[in-house]
Amino acid sequence: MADINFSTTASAPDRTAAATIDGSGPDAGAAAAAPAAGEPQWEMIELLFFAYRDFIGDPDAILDAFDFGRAHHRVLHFVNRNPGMPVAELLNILKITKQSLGRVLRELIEAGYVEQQTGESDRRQRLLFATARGRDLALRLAAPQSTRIAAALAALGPEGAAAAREFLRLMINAEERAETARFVART
Amino acid sequence: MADINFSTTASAPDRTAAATIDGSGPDAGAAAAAPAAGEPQWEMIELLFFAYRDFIGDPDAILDAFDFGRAHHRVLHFVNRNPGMPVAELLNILKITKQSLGRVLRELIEAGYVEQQTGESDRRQRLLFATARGRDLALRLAAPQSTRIAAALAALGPEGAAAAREFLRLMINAEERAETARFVART
DNA sequence: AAATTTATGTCAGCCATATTGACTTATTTC
DNA sequence: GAAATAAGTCAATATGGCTGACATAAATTT
Repeated sequence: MADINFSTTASAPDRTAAATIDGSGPDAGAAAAAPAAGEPQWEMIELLFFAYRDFIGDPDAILDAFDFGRAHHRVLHFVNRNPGMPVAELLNILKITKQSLGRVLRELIEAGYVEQQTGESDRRQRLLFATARGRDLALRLAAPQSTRIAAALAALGPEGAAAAREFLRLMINAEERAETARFVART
Repeated sequence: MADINFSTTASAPDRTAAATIDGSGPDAGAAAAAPAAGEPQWEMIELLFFAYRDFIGDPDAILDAFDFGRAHHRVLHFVNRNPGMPVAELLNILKITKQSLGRVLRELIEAGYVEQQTGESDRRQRLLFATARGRDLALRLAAPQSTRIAAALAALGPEGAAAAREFLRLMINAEERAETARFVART
């Protein structure tokens, strides 16, 4: 799941702050008074948590039927969207170690969803490709998520949809927006 | 949850082939032509993945310093936001088993971040409360996420911010929108 | 009052995902 | 030729989650 986790840095001694949690709170707005600057964005934090929880829940039943888990989904997704991606790049996107990738990738290859090809310019590389079967599964996993997203965007209208997309883009670490955009805006 | 997941079990979809990224940049904002009805929403799927990945990455360093993990964060968050919540309700929100909750909750209680009180009307219940220390930590974990969100919303303006919030609300399973709204709009 | 159900907790074992560290094999680069 | 890089593997460990089986106390039903 997803966490509402947050994180920053530090360690820190204690704070004493206290604040509002119990009932009275800062905002109190019902539907949503916008939090004042510096106030915790409880509403958005929880909406992100619940939205993501349901979003990622969509493909689970499908994965179960294939004896795959979310890790397989992630790998298949990015390999499918980036044909010929070398292993190192996949590790970089997923931000996991190659040991972690190992089992999952092996299973996907053994089951015929992903293929490897030795790189032409650099024969040390093992370039990854989704097979026809892999593309199929990737599409199938994306289908319920796409339906969910399309319904939400349609309800918002074109301007609202653009705002939602921009919001997500701005939530990505600034340093990585350019790089992730390469993947994202590919269609 | 996250899938393009994050969390444990499920994952995300993928992109399909295509290659090359055009390089066009980062911002591009709107960018990608909206997918036709029924087409995979690759762009939004990936934006959600990256946005959530960075969003939940924020608190990890803080948690490390306390020897807590994301599971502790989730529990502390919801207990803090819902003082007096019985265990069963927490399980329902997190959608995990009581066995899974067990260790995490025990550690939070032993370390003095969460307290239990026997319910008055139903003495079988153990109502959960964040201690002053727990409220502190919850705020501290929320801080970097709130900063991230506030910056994105500020860049969008009031209308865009409202659209972003509505988008997330619409992404939640329809049957659960009402229930989650109780938590969310609480401040 | 007895029987049953509910709320919570706990023991035990297992699985999936991910980590760190050490090392190997090709292959490319210096 | 030496060093660096891309990939893969072995081993041990951590985390978070799960199922099943029980136990206890308190509320509800009968």
